[in-house]
Amino acid sequence: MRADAKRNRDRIVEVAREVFREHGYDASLDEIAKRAGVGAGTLYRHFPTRDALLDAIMQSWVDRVNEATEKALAFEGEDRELLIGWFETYASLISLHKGGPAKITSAMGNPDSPIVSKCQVLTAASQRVIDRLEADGALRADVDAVQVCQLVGGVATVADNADQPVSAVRPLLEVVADGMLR
Amino acid sequence: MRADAKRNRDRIVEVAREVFREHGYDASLDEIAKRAGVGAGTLYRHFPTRDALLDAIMQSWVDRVNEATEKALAFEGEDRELLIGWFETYASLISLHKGGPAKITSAMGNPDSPIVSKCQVLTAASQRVIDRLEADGALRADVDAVQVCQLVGGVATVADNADQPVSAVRPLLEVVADGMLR
DNA sequence: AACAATACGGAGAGTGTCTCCGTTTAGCAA
DNA sequence: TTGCTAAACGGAGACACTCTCCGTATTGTT
Repeated sequence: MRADAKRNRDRIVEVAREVFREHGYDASLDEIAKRAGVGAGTLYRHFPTRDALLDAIMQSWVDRVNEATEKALAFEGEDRELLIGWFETYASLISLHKGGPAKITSAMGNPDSPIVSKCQVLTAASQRVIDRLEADGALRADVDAVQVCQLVGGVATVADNADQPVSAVRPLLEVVADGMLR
Repeated sequence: MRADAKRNRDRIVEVAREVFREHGYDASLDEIAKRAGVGAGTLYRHFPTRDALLDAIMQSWVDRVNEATEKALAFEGEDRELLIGWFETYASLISLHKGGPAKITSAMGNPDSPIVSKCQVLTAASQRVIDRLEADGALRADVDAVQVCQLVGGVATVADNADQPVSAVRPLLEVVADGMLR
């Protein structure tokens, strides 16, 4: 990749992260191009779809997911606390911007989604938490990580839609946790 | 209201119901106007916002909700079955069109929403189901009808986003039910 | 039949998406 | 350095959608 191309690409991602957080996932792409000081053509050449741009933005986010997972696994205390804590963390992680939870959760089941690799990072993280609880014999029955992600994603979507912080839906997360625990 | 006005209004609602089901909640309003054989101005005079149009469409839907509620309350059998059955019914009812579950669920918490009266119909229905279970002493703790609606709405959103029927998310509804039951 | 009052409809302004293609630039080879 | 070519740029413009404004048409009343 030519040096100028890389420069522009990086700049677009940086600006897009900002604009998405500011105006939500529906922000104008031309606006992003303008703010990044490039033509619309340049933006669309690098990122043919809105999702491709989102995928690029989420690249750095992967590290944060893994970090949060380690922290959750290191938790010492009640299983219920661990699970609910992880749910809150998860919900926060997918609340990148307005519309983020819905976006990510809907991509979760769809193998054709352009952000599928990011979803896998999330399911893998949840799987590790579930495995730990399973080892403790704390879970009710076979629990599927993807489904748990979708469920918690659904709750996060509720909070996002209502312009509320994740903490506002803690009671819902508790219900989900109680439904999973023995 | 003048006769021609009523005629046009009715026709718009009828066409909109069809188009929303066909193309989802984001369907073009100009397209609806065209199909209804009226000018864009006429559509916007009757329904200043997309939500106002949705509200009109949902008018007849209220009857179906009440009908379904009676049926659920008349159910004789396990409490768990009753609850899960109601969840499935609920999820189906809000899956009016692509984007419906998210739309309705996000309106649920927001008192300024133009479809708030329709949401109240839904929460009232859920409240009746919850009251019945509470009377049986089947519920775990104080359960808020609005929160339950949001939670089930979140699950329905998952199915909707993944282009799946409500039946595909039954396991998630079971988790939610188990989280609520004693 | 005449006349308000009411409603109609579509042109057009504003905004966003996405493509096409003439122009510019980076990077390499002589 | 210079010259060359492949790669990349950028913005004009076609297309789509939303929503308003206002001249025109229809209704129903007197």
